[in-house]
Amino acid sequence: MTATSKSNATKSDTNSGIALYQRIRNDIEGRILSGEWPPGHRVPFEHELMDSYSCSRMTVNKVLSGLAATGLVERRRRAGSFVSRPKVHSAVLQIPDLKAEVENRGERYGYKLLDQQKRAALRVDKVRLGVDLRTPVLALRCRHDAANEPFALEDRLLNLKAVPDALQQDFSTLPPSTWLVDHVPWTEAEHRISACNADKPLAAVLKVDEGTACLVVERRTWRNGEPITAVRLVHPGPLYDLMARFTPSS
Amino acid sequence: MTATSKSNATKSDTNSGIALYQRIRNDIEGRILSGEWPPGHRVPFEHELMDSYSCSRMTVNKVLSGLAATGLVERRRRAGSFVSRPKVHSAVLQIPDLKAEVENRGERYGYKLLDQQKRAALRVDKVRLGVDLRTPVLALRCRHDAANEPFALEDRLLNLKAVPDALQQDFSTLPPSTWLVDHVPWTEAEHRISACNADKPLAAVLKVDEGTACLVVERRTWRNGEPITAVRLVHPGPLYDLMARFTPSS
DNA sequence: GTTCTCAATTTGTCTATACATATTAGGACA
DNA sequence: TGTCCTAATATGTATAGACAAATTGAGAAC
Repeated sequence: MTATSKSNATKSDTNSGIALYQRIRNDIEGRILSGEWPPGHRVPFEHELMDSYSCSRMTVNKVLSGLAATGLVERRRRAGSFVSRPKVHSAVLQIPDLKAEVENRGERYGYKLLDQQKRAALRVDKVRLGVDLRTPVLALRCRHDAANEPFALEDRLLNLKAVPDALQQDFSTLPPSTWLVDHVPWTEAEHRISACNADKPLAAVLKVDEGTACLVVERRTWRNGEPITAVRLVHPGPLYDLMARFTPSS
Repeated sequence: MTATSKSNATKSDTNSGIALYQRIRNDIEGRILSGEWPPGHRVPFEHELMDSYSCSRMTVNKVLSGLAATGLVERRRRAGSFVSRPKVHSAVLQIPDLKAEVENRGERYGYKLLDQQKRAALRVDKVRLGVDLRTPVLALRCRHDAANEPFALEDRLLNLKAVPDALQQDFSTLPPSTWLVDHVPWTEAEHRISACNADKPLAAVLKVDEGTACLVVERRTWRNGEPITAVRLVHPGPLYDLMARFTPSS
């Protein structure tokens, strides 16, 4: 029956420029995001979609698999596909290079290396970075400025065993984050975001009053389980906003 | 030649439990994430992968399309597929329901509605939520507790034009975020994360000293451009960590 | 030397089919 | 009534082939 009803349904059958796969996907996503198909609702079976769109199963399978990959639907054998009920609000957190971020705001970016120290890992480094004691590490402290005002204090620890090239770099002019983004791939990252009151030394570096609320972003990255770097960025609170934007259709 | 070399390559040919598609994907992802194939490197052509894995083009196409969808490679007709160079550190930010989050830490969750007010949108509501003046809105203030200690102050604005059902809900027992997650789909969200010093009233509600650094998470959600809700969550700084984890293989 | 055209190459999409696998509804049987 | 088995069903994975679309390289024409 499918064969007769679809006749010679080539690709350009009722083609309005976009791929059939995309049209089906847009239709289904639209119904889900509009609320027409609420969480828990059963999406039509593959064979039903085959009939409505007069196409083969592989095409609708690609659509549904794709929606399942992005988490918009859940699929269960024998049961069907169901609009998933989102358990968490998940969002894509964009953590750009600080230089790019500052310039994106249309402000002048400044950078100053405050301290650089190569050492064998101490106990605190072991805890922070997750490397063995005495592994060579590079500790960096630097300040990022926006419009000639302190914008962030960066406190970074680099695992030289994983990234020996870091020793050849001149971090007095090149921010370590910029170099890392371009040269060191990672497979896993963890972020912690919290708030703290500026103590006296921190307040001095950031040129704010003691006790000012600051936003703290800590990031650790690994490559296949091996620690790469741990960084702590402290921003004067009122100046800084982390922004995350999410569109599920991505 | 492919036909003879692959002989009867059924699905269970050298199958070690996982799908061939997954094995190919893991192999390629591994090479990219290990740095063996740096950004800009050309991934083998589909026909080359067909030969190495003795499989059909659809199978390797699914792998490469999937990698392109997650942004790990970029594909250009006639040219091939290339490892993309990541522009920003992006991470998946999990923003769970507070109740789930507290219970996930093994602490007792408590909730108290402090104030509820239905009103026609004022000018401040217009700015915060993006609705027209005099649109009906619901303003909620509530406190979330963890282990009998204040954990977050929630200050929420709901667009009743988009979510009229909210009026039927009893938010004195059901936290609005829990109800929204289950009943109201959204298509776009924006998050701002910052730090502030607790002023006197805030310090009183959260039972901390005046001036304590607090973490502020502001979220606005839309459905197809129509504002749904704007919420501001203030957490006593030392108590709260936002956690984001990222594995590109997702 | 420059421009134009055409053919080769690679990805994009789709079809029709096949068998595997998980799950469940319902019937056989105790 | 309760339990086990079986058959039906829907998804998961894979194949071989086909044509479309974009891009590029090389040769032809000027």
